[in-house]
Amino acid sequence: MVYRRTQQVVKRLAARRQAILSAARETAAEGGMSAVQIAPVATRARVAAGTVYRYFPCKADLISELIAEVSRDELAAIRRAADAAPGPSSALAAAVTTVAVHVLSHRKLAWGILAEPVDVDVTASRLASRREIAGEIELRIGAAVRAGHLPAQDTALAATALLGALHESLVGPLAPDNLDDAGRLRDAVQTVTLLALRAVGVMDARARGLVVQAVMPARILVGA
Amino acid sequence: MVYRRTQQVVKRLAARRQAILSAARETAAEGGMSAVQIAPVATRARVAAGTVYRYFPCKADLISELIAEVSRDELAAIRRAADAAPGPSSALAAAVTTVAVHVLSHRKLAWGILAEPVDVDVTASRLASRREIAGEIELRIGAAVRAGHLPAQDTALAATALLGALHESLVGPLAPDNLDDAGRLRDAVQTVTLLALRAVGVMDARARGLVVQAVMPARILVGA
DNA sequence: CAAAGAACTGAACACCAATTCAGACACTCT
DNA sequence: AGAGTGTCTGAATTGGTGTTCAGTTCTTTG
Repeated sequence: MVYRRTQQVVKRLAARRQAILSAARETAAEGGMSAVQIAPVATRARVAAGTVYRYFPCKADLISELIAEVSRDELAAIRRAADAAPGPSSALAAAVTTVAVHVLSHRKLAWGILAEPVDVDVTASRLASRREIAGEIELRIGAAVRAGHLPAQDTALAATALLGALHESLVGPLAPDNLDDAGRLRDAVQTVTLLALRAVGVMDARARGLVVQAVMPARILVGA
Repeated sequence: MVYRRTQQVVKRLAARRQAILSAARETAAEGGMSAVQIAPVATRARVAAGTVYRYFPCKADLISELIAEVSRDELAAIRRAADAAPGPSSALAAAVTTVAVHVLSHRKLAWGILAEPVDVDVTASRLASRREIAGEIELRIGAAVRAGHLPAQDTALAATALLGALHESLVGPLAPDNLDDAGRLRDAVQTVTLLALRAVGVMDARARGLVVQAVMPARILVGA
């Protein structure tokens, strides 16, 4: 054996792997999951179709990693927003708002990650992704309950229901289609956050206050 | 032309068409949408694969009709339940409960109709189906608002969000998996109805009362 | 009953994207 | 340089399912 993987090569391999993943992500963001086919992704990543298989055993694995990656980013954003809030109720509001804004900023990608039909089986990673996000929301609901801001409840079911409400009303097939202008987008985020907060038992008046606070940070509305 | 479709034949044709649809529905209920393939459905309906194409131009049309049929039944059930309620808030509660119970009673079918990946394009009929159901819920929310029982709100968005919450928490991938025993099923229905009512602005205490009323009719819990 | 039209059958075909692999190329080390 | 190993290429293969259609069977009518 007279061959050793030099550092340079290791880096190149890692870079190429990431290039393929990024190409898949961009493709999904532009054309939805149905557009994520091996050949186009390979072209976009400037490699041949066969090369993709040196990095991912099969298409399902590629898409699973894509889902995991997006999910990781999402979770980090939620935590950042919630941790910056002054109290448990605000944290919950911030978490919900963050999900809403993210999902709206990348509708096609979100729809692809969440629910769009895919020709390979990615149930496992979708499940994991949802679990992570729902788990985080559940934590925040739990904290608000313990702080006495919310009535006792099944936090897991509540978290799942909240996510369902957000997704369906913002990226589902019945989502309003005029959410591209910033004003309407903010309205939708506010409305849906209000619904979510009331659902877990925040009083109407207080919920309205929390929503305004949560949506305030303008940076949150420029996307990312 | 010395051939005329006799009454007997017309009936047989209609029966066969319905047999194919029913076979598709049963197949979907047992194995999900992925199991709904032309060959198995044809076998189940006791016809050859080719015969299916004498009744449905293509698979997408077959599945679209299946979705429409299920959706029609669902809508009828919702209306029946809501119309039997004593007031607008009760009607809303009844409508929500009905959706929850139905969806739980036929989880695989519901998942197939709503969101399961299908290899042909059925977005249009899924959209129509959702629109019908959401429209009905929206009407009920609107009535409750006009009656002064709920704060003014975007009823369309609210209806969509409610359905999303129901679906995600009851048939989505994060749905609890122990809903087969009647007690837990009722708990889940109650919890989720409570969330839904609070989301649109019903006070916690009042919502709890409405939920109990709506879930009361025992017949609603034996399914169908 | 025979002729003509309609419906049915099921094996063969078409399609399309994931996956493979033999040959070309690149890198490492003596 | 060149032997040995790893990596890349992209055309060909594969697999699975929707769809077709030539031949068969059934139905109607004179």
